Amino acid sequence: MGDTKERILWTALELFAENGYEAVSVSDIAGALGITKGALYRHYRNKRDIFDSIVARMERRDAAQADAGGMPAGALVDMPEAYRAATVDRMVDFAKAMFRYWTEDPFASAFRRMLTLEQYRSPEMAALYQQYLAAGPVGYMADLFKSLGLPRARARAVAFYAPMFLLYSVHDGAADGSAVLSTLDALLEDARNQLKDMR
Amino acid sequence: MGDTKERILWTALELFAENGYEAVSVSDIAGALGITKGALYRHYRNKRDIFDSIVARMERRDAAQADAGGMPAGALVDMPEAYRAATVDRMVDFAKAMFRYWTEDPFASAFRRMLTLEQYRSPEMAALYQQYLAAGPVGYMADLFKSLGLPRARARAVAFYAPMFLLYSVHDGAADGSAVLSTLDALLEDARNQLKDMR
DNA sequence: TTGACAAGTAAACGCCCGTTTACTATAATG
DNA sequence: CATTATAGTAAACGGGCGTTTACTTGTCAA
Repeated sequence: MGDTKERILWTALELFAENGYEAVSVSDIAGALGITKGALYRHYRNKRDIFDSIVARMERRDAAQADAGGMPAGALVDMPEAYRAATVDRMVDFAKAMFRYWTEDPFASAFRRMLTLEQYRSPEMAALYQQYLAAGPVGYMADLFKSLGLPRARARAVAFYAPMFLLYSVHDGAADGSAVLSTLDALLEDARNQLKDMR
Repeated sequence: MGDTKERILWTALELFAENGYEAVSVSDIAGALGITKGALYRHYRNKRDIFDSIVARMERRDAAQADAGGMPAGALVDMPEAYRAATVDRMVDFAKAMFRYWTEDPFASAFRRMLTLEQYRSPEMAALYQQYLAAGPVGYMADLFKSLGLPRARARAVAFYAPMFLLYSVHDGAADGSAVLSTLDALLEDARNQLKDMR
């Protein structure tokens, strides 16, 4: 059955997210699953293979989510004025969904924390971290603001995305996650009104 | 001489900041300094002792900096209107100095990255991370906004601090740090004007 | 000049690492 | 029913881990 292979992936991800790749031993993973490490090597070539499989899985998930709920992928230039408000609404809703995804979805949450711990270890990890969580979202939103014809698109994108990014960390350290969520809600509603009232 | 002990501290900090505590071996630290690990144990009781010394050092530095350039430590309630503008100015300047400190000061920058990598490993590390970089600064700035009599102090604090926090990460992954700094400058000037024009 | 001490080396300690090997059940297939 | 594959165990492999030990320098005060 492919079930054990899947359980190894999830268990390893959880341990990597808490301790970092190097700090987690193959015995730790096997032990948490109640199997021996020999059994683990029936399913994965080596320890690195588990990590790579996690990253590949996230890439598949991300592609699926982008297709599904996603935002327009660009080329909103010369968009009719009438649609601007609708686009702003979609941006704000998308941002809320994005926050819940990275904090509440078990895989995405653990993956985010894992990347956070690995971001300085190699250029590859740095690129992944930036792409998923830092410069990537900022650039994406800057493109959106630019396509809406707004000036200072990059600064606006930073101001829009930054609270989400900060609240990821606050959420991780908070006993009550719902308070964090309502803080974000208030800020995003501010942004929604601000962007709509803009000429 | 206490020079070797000091060099061990800095080298270990740099390695911890890049790879995380567990991923760095005592041999790595000694090797980077061109000494044997036996020599290292003349200066520190064990590996953990090096880490603890780094944290203690940061605590001393932080206390010193807070005394020196710092902001008023609270109790600004019923502050005369005339001083509000001055306080806002000091807040913005303080924020800029804070950002430069955590990105450009070698010790603070490395310490910030090290904490980022260790934040999920124990409640103690989580508390340190929150205190220095996440909930701590937010709470501090929320108190300031509250003492200025502004409503929605916490949301305001998040909006004010979040860009700095995001740009720490963008800065870490950026080839050109000065572009990041000018983005932050623009945002903080916005905040300065916005806060001053507020009734 | 001698003795004490501080700083460093080299090697060994036991332990755990990631990985491989030999072997054992279990279950599906011809 | 015999066979073949799958999933697992237990033990061993070489190597690196954090730490300790025994020994060698250099420095400097008595």
